[in-house]
Amino acid sequence: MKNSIQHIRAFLVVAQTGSFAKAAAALNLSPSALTVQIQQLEDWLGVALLERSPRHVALTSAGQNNLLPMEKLLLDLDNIVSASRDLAALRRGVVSIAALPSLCAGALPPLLKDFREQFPGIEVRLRDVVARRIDLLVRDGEVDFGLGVQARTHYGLEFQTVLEDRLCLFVPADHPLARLRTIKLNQLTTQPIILTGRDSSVRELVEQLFADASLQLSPGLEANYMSTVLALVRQGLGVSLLPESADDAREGLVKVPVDHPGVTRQIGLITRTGQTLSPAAEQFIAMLKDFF
Amino acid sequence: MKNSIQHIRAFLVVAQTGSFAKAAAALNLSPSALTVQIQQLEDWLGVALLERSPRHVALTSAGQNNLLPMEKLLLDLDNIVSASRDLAALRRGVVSIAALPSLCAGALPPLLKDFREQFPGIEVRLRDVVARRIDLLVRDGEVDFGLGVQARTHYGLEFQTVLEDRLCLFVPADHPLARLRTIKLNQLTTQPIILTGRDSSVRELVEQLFADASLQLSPGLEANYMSTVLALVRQGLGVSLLPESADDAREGLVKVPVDHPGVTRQIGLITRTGQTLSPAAEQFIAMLKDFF
DNA sequence: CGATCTTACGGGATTCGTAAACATA
DNA sequence: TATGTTTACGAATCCCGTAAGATCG
Repeated sequence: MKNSIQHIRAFLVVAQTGSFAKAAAALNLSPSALTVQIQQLEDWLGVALLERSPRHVALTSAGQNNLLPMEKLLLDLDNIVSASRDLAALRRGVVSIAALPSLCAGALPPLLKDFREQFPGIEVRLRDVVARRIDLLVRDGEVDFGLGVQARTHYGLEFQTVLEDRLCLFVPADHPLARLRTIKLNQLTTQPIILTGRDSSVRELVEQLFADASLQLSPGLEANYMSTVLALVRQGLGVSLLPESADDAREGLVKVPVDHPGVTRQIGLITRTGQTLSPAAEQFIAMLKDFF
Repeated sequence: MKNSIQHIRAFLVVAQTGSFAKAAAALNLSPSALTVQIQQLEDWLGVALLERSPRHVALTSAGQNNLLPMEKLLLDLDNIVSASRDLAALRRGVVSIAALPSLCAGALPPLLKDFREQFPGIEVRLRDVVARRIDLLVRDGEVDFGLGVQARTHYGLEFQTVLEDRLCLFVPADHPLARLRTIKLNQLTTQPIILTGRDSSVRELVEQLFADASLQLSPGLEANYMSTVLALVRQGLGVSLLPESADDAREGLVKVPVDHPGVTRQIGLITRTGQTLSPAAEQFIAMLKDFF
């Protein structure tokens, strides 16, 4: 028995209209085709559903028993279909993202706002985690995609640059270095530098740069949250090297671009290879690329 | 989109087996046909359900969303089908009968017992009503069929004789008439006859017979229930003319056949023309005919 | 007799299976 | 390179619609 749904729908329409002819018209079918469909359905179920006579079509007891369950069945099917269509049409859905804390605090919120306004039915779950964990979350499928630095070579991860972030020196406005257009790395060896947490990608990059250039790094204070670091800088407790986008637009701070090879980081999309993203995630990525 | 059920079933099997090849084998299909079916389903829903790669088949988020609802859908469908099959196979069902009180009290109970033993899943609803109401109940579809005397000429009613019931005189064992082999109607003109209720078909028949033969009927007591009539007779309060089958097998009574044209009543099946009976009702009728 | 459901049969679309191409680990 | 999925195409099937037949009011 094939095509059961169409058969059930046919039966329901006949039951509603009380006539094969009207039902056939409603279904855009010839009466004969309808007859055959009902017969096939009855053969399949093993019972007669309808009483036929040229003047009257009525339900048998079996037909009455089946009427409500079959209606419910088609309703359930419709719900499944429309739920899927909603996902496809971006009326509903979930986008799950793992992103660097600097992005979550800096560049992402405006984009999120746009996205939520344009697609209010789509829920966005944002997880701010350090670079290493982004790779794991993406690999394990716990998020749709990641936003971070070039992924480590875990098999199955793809990277696609979205924006470049350069390292800047953050100093208090009244600091001697605040007036410089750019600054070189070796001008910072004597400055107490406030560092981000040990796991952070920024920390890694900064230490890497100093090591590569064989320069001494004078470690100052250390804080996990970038906003804490900025507050410490603002209070004159030191200077800090942070992504350009970490600027939280409050006064009292000056941002000086660092002039050194390798201070620009590729920030981009981390996905699993072969991963077909949900329509909602696709759309988010499209807006993301458009945004930068 | 046609044939949705088969498509959904295909999707579920692929999801379970995690492989197109295995699923195709399980569905007795070639892998290519399966591929097409899944593609059609995805086109219909507007979303991808599966992540394909030669080494791995996994569900997309849309696929995961649909998995449980679709499983439930097929389960519901199976329930509908097996419920109908149960009806057809006489494992379940309802037979609703309207029958004359005399039948309900006399001939029917043994048949009912047999039927219930053979088809324990089928519920039998028996309504004992006077002949006139049987016709109405059958006509209005409130019972599957009736058991009574020849139906009145309400359009749409069919009658089919099942057994003949002849009128007998019921007298106390010590009554003078008790020794007769048969009795003629004119021997009863002086006897006080205990009558059944005014609506009953037996009462009608008795009065008709006396009237047709231009004989005087000496009315005695009157009771609605046949068992009451018999009890009155047994107490010597009169004699009564009742169907042969009214014999309740208790002692103290003698049954004398009446010798008169027209004392035999055709008792039979009353159905609506064109009425397709439920399998359970069909079976009951078959047993009924077999029984007599 | 008329309206309606059913059966019979030819044309057309859909679907299936085989074989080759493609992709991934 | 080998396994498993997808595409292409010929063949079979199934389904629909037209027309004639049957049936009930």
